[in-house]
Amino acid sequence: MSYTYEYPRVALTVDGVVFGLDGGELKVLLIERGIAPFKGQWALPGGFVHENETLEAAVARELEEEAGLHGVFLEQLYTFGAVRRDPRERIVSVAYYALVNLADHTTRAATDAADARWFPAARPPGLAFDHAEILTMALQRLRGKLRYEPVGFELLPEKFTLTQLQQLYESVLGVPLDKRNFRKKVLGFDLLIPLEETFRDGPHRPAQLFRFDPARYEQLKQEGFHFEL
Amino acid sequence: MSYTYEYPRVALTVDGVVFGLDGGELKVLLIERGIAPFKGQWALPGGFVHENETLEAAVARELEEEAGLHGVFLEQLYTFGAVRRDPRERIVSVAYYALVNLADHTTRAATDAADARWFPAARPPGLAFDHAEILTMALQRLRGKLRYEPVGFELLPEKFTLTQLQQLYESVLGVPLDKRNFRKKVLGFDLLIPLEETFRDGPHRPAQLFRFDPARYEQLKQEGFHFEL
DNA sequence: CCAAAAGTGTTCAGGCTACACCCATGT
DNA sequence: ACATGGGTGTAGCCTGAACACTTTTGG
Repeated sequence: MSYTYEYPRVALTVDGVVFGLDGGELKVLLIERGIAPFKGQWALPGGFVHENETLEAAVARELEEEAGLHGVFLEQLYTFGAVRRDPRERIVSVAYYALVNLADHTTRAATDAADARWFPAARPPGLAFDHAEILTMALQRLRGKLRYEPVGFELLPEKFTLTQLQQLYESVLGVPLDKRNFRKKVLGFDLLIPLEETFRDGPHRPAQLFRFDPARYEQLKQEGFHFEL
Repeated sequence: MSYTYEYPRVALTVDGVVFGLDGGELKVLLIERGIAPFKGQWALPGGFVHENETLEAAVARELEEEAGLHGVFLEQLYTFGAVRRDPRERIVSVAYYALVNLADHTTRAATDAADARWFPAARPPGLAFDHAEILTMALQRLRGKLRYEPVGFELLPEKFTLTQLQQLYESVLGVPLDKRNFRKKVLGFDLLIPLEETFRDGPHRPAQLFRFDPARYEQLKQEGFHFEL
């Protein structure tokens, strides 16, 4: 590393791909741009990184400011550095993806600036900049994560039924799963705690509610346990 | 994204974690720093991103300048943005990892600046900045990639034996593998082309040489094939 | 002929897949 | 009583793990 004290500086932004689950469909949160370029188009929430904040803090702040979201699961996705990705000048952007429980957050899109809305993640409107590419990568990553790590619970309310969990997997992965096999496997991990309560929904048998046990997961990870599907 | 035309800019660097395989041991390429801070300590090769180059181009350039490497396998690892990771000022760094075939490249470390050497990846010397953390993450990533994608060939010469391939997996993953099972599985993928040649090494039966078939891999990927181990 | 690494098959256990019916409830 | 989703077990198959000897060569 040949550091000197004069060097080029670039503008650095963060962007957040926020996923939520709405009635079994995976959604993504988009913001309507109020200014040029791409004025009036939809874009991922995001903005410039301040001098004294970490990248993750910057995304968290932007999500709070632009959509009233806080305390969500955040993970770095990829850094996009194509030279002309912003028409004005060179801007490098570090993208994160976030998982939120829509039941708790659905009401609070749009506090800042223009409009904010949830769109089907699989068929978004035309997006500003290279945000379509970012979204595509985030979707791929989410699918991968879901298979190999128990992050799906971040998209569900704290108490959920096995059917909800199965529908989550089916809609994100895009494949139907066998009910009996799914339940056998998931319960076999011993990561779900059955609650006393049940969930009443309609004219049928009420469903058992569960919650995820993160402490147990940490313990299993130590022991070399490998979550899959 | 509330872009304005005045915003903070940060210094942006790239760092490269270059892995090579030397006699069955995984090595990493380090550069001795010629200037403060951390003068005399070992660090990952890297440097500032120029205004008109992509991130990947920047790493490729630095690897060429500092170690004479070119045409290596490169993949983005993670972006490190802790506020005080550089003692002088805020510097964000996009880390990449690279896989090189040491047989072809071993002779040419150190063309630029100070010294450049290969160290055992599992027990490196003390490293400058947060480079130890970057190296650790790169190692984890390499292990993951190796299991789920056929990238190991990047570390081997174009023609290699199954024993070489197995040793690569054993030393990177850190576990012994059964010879018969390994061969059965690897050959079952139909991704290796047996060559006419054999490899003579010592007073024993010569080994069949193979080469990896990238086209075949692309084809299989289309068909929903899933490489593992 | 000896030493050294290359190469090769079978058995067994555990996990994955496929598949159909009864249960609890609300109307 | 009926409609609706919740909940459960088994049998066949396939994959992964364990395991030892013969082959080819150089010295």
